Amino acid sequence: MLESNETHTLAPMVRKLCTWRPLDIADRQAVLSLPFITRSFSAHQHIIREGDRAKYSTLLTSGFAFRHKMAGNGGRQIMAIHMRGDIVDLQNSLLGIADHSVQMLTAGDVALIPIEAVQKLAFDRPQIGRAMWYETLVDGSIFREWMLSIGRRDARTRISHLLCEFALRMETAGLGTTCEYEMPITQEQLADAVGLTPVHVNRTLKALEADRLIKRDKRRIWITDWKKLAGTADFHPRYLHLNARQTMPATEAHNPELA
Amino acid sequence: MLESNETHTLAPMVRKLCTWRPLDIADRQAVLSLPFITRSFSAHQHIIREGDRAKYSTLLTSGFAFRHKMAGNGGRQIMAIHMRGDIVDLQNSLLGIADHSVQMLTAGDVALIPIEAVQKLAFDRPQIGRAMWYETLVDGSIFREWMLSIGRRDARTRISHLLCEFALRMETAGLGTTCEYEMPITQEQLADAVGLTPVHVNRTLKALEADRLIKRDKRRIWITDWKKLAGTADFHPRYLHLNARQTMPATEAHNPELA
DNA sequence: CGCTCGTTTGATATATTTCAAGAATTGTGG
DNA sequence: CCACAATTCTTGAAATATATCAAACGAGCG
Repeated sequence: MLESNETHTLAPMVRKLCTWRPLDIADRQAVLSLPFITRSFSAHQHIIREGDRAKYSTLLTSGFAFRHKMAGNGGRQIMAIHMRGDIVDLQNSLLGIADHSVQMLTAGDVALIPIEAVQKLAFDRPQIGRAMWYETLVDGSIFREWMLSIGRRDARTRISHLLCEFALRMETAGLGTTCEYEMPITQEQLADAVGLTPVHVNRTLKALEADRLIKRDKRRIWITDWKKLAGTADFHPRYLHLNARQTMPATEAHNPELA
Repeated sequence: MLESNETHTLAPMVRKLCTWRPLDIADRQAVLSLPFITRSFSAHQHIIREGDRAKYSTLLTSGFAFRHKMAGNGGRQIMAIHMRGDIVDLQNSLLGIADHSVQMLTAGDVALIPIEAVQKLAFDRPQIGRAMWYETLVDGSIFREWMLSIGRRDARTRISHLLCEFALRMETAGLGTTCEYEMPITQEQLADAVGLTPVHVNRTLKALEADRLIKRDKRRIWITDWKKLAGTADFHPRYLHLNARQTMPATEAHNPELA
């Protein structure tokens, strides 16, 4: 029955948690035994809105999503962009009432896991709880880096930085490489992520392209000169804490299902 | 021996954790039994620097501290301001290597608790672990609100917002009231917290004062019109998750030591 | 094919920064 | 406790990065 694990809906969650802490078979099986329902969302659909009481933790199994808050003046700040395998709503579901909204970027599928089950699992199985805690901590670390970008870096640096971060995360998630990937995001959304205007994002993107740091075609990005881009981006990936990752679970290091 | 608890060095930590989750006597005793060393810091001294490996979790027992990151262009972004009772370095100590620096704002005292002891406690005692997790989650929620401010609100709104937040946190920590408190921070530091220039912070502060929303004398702030200030600040304290707080521990609700 | 949404571009406006210098406050050594 | 040094605060004038407004262009889609 372990064979079926790699196609299990919750397999990406196991994979994700294993990147933070080694999980033994029992732990992994426990994750896979979590109750859940699947649901498809269309692009732009809300998974949860600020102010709602969270009932589920949401595992993104395909597509992209983002988290955001709205300001009273109508401005929107995007705080995170999520891809397949991300547990999109751990914060809201643990804190109870949502302090930000989660919305689909593209169409996609999610697995909804009742928060009681998630919490029980986290506290029954310390390694799992620890991995989940880690996940939320890394999340916080990324927020801090974004704050630094938005608060103290100019437009060109900010945008390059996001491009670098996304490249690395896409590669880590197996959805692209560090030199080519698809950014499923409009320039308006990009603007809301970096705290700029769509117009200015457009100009900056074109400048980056003119300077041959990147190439673009539709939403596809090529990073033609990683070193130079990372340089102008002031990009130092320590904040992603990728070094802490375990490439393999502690036991059964050679089990192919998680390779 | 419970009498002595309120003067115990780690008592503020118990108090803090109890605000997030009810802790029974055994849990509270376990916290107080944590090994620690005390240390005094002078103003501006670093508690930990970005890139260091964290050895201790740091409980601030007096004074103020802040967390920050530096950008390659020399810019600094302050990500959090901490007061007595805050556990200043839970993130760094759980993630291992520090992705940001922690520095004293004023002179003050801290208790340094070896991270192994903190982690053991968190996983031996689920309620404590949960409270600590909560603490880091609320931390993240505050980051998100700051991101929104820095990315999408103008100078006046940003600064008012910080003033409101600080007022509420100071009151919660018993260090001031919602209408009067001491902000132990220079305008330059304030600028680095809100992503502006010291000059502009100064002008904005004066404008706020001219409009009779606040009064200032040295570092002391009076909020003369909370409603109006909160209005211009776009301040909605949900993100502080204060509603989740337990005012009393579950057992012994009348035990004076935690009142 | 026409519509809608996203991108691109230009011209103009403005919030915020930068630079600079004087006033006030705080810290410090004698 | 004073006097000098060092920050911190304040204010003005000029510069600039980014926003705003507006319009044309292109691509995907029913």
